[in-house]
Amino acid sequence: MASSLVPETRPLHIHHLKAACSNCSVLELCLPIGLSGPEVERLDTLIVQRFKVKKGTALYRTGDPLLSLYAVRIGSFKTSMLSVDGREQVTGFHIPGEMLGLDAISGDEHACNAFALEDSEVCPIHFAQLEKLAQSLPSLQHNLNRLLSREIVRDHSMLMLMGNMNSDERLAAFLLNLSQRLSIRGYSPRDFVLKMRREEIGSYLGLRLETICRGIAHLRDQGLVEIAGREVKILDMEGLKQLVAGCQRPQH
Amino acid sequence: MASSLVPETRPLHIHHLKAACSNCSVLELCLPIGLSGPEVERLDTLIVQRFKVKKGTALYRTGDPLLSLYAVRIGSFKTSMLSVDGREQVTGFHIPGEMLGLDAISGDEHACNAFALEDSEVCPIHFAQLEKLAQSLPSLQHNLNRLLSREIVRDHSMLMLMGNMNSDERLAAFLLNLSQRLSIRGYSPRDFVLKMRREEIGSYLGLRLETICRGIAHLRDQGLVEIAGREVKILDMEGLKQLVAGCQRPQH
DNA sequence: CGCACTGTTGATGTGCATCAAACAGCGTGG
DNA sequence: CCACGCTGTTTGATGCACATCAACAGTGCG
Repeated sequence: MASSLVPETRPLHIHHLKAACSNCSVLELCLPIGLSGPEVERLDTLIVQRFKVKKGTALYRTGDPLLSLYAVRIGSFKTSMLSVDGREQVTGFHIPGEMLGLDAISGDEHACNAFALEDSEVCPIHFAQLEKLAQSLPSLQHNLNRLLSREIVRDHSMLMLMGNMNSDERLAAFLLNLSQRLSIRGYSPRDFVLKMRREEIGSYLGLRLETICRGIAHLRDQGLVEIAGREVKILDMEGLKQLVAGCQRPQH
Repeated sequence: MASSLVPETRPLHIHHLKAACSNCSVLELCLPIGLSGPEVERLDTLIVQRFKVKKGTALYRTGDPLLSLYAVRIGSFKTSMLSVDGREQVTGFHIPGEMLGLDAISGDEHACNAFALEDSEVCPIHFAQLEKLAQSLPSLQHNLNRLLSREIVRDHSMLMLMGNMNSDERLAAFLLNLSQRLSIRGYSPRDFVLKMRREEIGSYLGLRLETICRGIAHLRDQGLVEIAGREVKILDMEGLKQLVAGCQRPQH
């Protein structure tokens, strides 16, 4: 996922960075989908200052007031909730083009923590101004509605995974999902790097880190993947898909 | 939840039913929260015809095109997803004042099934028209955003439950959650009726029906509840809360 | 009244958690 | 340079919570 996620055809020159959707490399994956040129320019005005988040630091924490939503531009994040007695539940991993902070809208404060898994960069989108702008840009409003709804669908799939899949199936589903999302971004669906620890994958999938390790060993024994540390190589995409085929929702 | 959910002070005369938010008994719990009188009247125009759904029948099914969102007016529903090999995952239970169909917005078609758990009644809200109206009613748009976001927060809490709680804690959390939602609607948080089967509770909580039965027995043995069939009486609300206190998110 | 559905309880099995130990990678400092 | 500690990963041994299988009781509907 690392720096390899920045398309090489569009090298990053820090001094050229402008906080603008119109020159963003994840333009077609983010809020502006389907907006016209002039419309995107109006959206641009909301983004005061794109900024960096160092690996391991929080973009926001539970209880922080909702100022902005954040589009991941470079890098990756995990979102997590902490229980009273200190257990962490990872609720999602986010790669470039994906939005962070949607769960803060309901209560005007963030309902989870967001940590950078590597040195990353986000576009803050001032929420009050976004709502205002959306009034005059129906397709922007529609995009926001869809974004929120997509998160709900995604969460329901996770509930299905937690309720019905065994550990190997969960791991396979996790790898396939990540592979697909990377693929959309234009990167190899077969070779990628996990930016999170085994423990974080485990929390996300409702398993212990040891179980993740054993799951990896099982998939390797079946010749489906090759995983060394955090380097993933998918050898048999179809085999992986078959493993989870039965326990997933029918493909519309 | 049954018929006891209809306030006795407001008896239901079928021939007086008008499809109107302004005379709806769940007005303050639904989309119109915080809208002014004239604004609610404009929302009213979207609701063509309130209608009934018989127990056990589907309000909509996976793949149905998104025409309307539905506000539950009377009765209760379960939403569920079906896997390829036929396993059901219940993703939610919905009582009056709660909205159905939010997961359909992302793909213009419903992503789950919604079944009536008892004879029920819903207000269909034509979605395309709702989006249109929301353009000129900022507070309506804001309500919709919050509604969507609240569903995301709720789902994240469920993921935490699935990832971190044991069977008794899950059951206690389920009962407390239902109790609170009934309480908001003005009904006793201590005495209510489960409209769903043990198997459906189990699916929702990621457990088997037998485990639900045993969990009920455990809670009863501890003197926390009295459950006979589907009749629930909560004897020790604080005790129940302590049971789940440690494994939940800190209360903002 | 009878039959299908739903709920309860017991006996047994198993998948994953837990506990434990060893190893690899990596930065720090002697 | 290597020794050292720290973090993360892997693998093995054991235990337990929940699933599974099974038998039966209660409920309600045609």
